[in-house]
Amino acid sequence: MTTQSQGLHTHVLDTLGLEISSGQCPPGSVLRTDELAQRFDVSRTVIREVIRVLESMHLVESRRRVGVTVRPTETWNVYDPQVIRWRLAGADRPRQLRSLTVLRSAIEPVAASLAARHATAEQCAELTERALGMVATSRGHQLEGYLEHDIAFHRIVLNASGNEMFARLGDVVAEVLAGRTHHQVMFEDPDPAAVTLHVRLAEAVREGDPEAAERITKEIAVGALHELDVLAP
Amino acid sequence: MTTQSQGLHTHVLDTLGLEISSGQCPPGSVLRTDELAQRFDVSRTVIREVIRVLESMHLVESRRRVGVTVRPTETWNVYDPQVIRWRLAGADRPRQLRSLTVLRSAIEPVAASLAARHATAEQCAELTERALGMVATSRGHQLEGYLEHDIAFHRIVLNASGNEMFARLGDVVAEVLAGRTHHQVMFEDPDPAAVTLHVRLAEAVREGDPEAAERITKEIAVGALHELDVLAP
DNA sequence: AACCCATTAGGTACGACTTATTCAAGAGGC
DNA sequence: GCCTCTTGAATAAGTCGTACCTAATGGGTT
Repeated sequence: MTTQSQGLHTHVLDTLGLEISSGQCPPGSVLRTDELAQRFDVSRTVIREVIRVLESMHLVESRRRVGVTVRPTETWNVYDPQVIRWRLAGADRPRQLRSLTVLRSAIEPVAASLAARHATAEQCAELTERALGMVATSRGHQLEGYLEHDIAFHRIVLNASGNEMFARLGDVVAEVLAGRTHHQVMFEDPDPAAVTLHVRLAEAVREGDPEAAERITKEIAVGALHELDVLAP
Repeated sequence: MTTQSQGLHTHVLDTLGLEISSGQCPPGSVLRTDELAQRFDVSRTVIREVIRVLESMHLVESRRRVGVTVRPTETWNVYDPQVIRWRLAGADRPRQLRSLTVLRSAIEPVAASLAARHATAEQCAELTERALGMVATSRGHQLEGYLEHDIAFHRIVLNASGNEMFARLGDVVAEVLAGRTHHQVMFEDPDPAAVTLHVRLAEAVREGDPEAAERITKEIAVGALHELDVLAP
C-alpha cells in the first residue's frame, strides 16, 4: 500500500519519507545527494526532485555546502496525507492515532451540525444507506466490509458540511479508521452502541437537526477516544 | 512577502502556484515543461522540480505524452500553508477566509479547553502578557501591534493544548488574522468585546477551567464569524 | 473494429560548470 | 603568546544542456 512501483521518483520518495518520519534519520542528521544517488542507484536528478518534495513538506532543509538536513518534528506538514501515512506506518503510531482522533473529535461534531443544515437529499440517502451497511456488517467478523461503510459514512458527513477544509479531512479520517481496524487488535465485532449512534446520526442529518447531529457525533468521538485509551498504552 | 528571491526554483514555484490557485490556470488546463522552461528562461531541470512539488500538493498531475494537467480544486492539499497563502493572495479570498474561520471555530474551543488543563506556568504567563498587550494596543489605531499580540495569543493557546495537530494550525490562524487586518477594510479599532474575551480566556486558562475556556473561545469565534458576515458579501 | 506504428512529452541519466557556505590557515593587532 | 579578522581553498548544492528511454496517444492501415 505504501510502496508503489510507478517510477523511481515515487519509490525513493516513499523510502526516504518513511525513514525520516519514523525517526530513523533523526532531526539534525544530514543527507548528501550524491550518497543518496549512489545508495538508490539513481541519478542525482531523481534525488533532487525527491529532496525538493520533502522540502516542501518541511521534512528537510537543503543548504549549500552542508547538505540536506532533517528538520525538527514541529515544522513538519502534519496535515499532508502523505506524511500522515508515513507516520502511521512508523514508530509512534499510537501517539499519532491519538492526535488525529482528538482532531476528529473537534472537527466532526461541527461538521455534522453543518451537514444537518446543508446536506442534499442524495447525501442523506447515501448516508442512511451506509449506516444500514454498517448495521449489516456489524456482526460475524465482517470487519473489512464494516470499515468500508464506516469510512464512506464519515466522508459523506464531512463533504455534506459544505466546508472545504472539513471535506478535505476525509482522507485523514479514512487513515485513522483503517489504522484502528488493521493495527489495533480488534478480534471482536464493533461496539453495537457505536453502530446505533451512526444510525441515529444519519437520522438527525436527514431530519435537519443540527443540535442532535452534533451531540450524537460527540458521543461517537468520546467512544473512539475511550476505545483508544483501553487498547493503547 | 510572497515573492522571495532565494533561487530560481522558489520564484518559479511561487509564480506557478499563484497562477494555479488563483484560477488563472483553471483545472483541466495543460502545461508543458518545455514551454515553461522557455517562459521563465530556466532549464527544464528547474521546471521539473517545481512540477514535482506542485504534484505533491496535488495541484497538478503529470502524465506522459499529455503534459502537466491542473487538477480539480477538491484534490488540493488545502492544509498546506503554502497553498493557503497562495489562495489568500488570489481571487476568492473571501470564500477562503470564511472556510478557515469556520475551521477555527471548530478547533480553537477544543484547543482552549485542553490548554486549560495542560498549559504550563510559563505559557499562562505569556498568555496573560499577550492579552494585556492586546488591551494596550486596542485603541488609537495601533492595528499592527494589536495583530502581533493577537497572533501570538492564539498560537500559545494552540501550542498549550498539547496536541500536535492543533499546534500546527498556528500558521493558518496567523494567516487568517493577518488577512482580516490587512485586507478587510478595518479603519476602526478592534471590537472592545473581543479584547475583553481574550483577557477572560487568559484567566480561564490560568485558573485551569476548561469549560470556561471553551465557552469563551466559542464566543470569540462567533464574533469572528459575525464580523465576516458584516464585512464580506 | 482491431491492430500497429509514428509521434509526442514526460522520465531518467550524465557531465560540466556556478555559487553560496564553511572551515581553516595565515596575517595583523592587542 | 593569544585573540580577532581576513582570505582562500574545499565542498556540496544549484543550474544547465544534451542525449536517450519510455509510455501514452492518435491516426492510418488492414
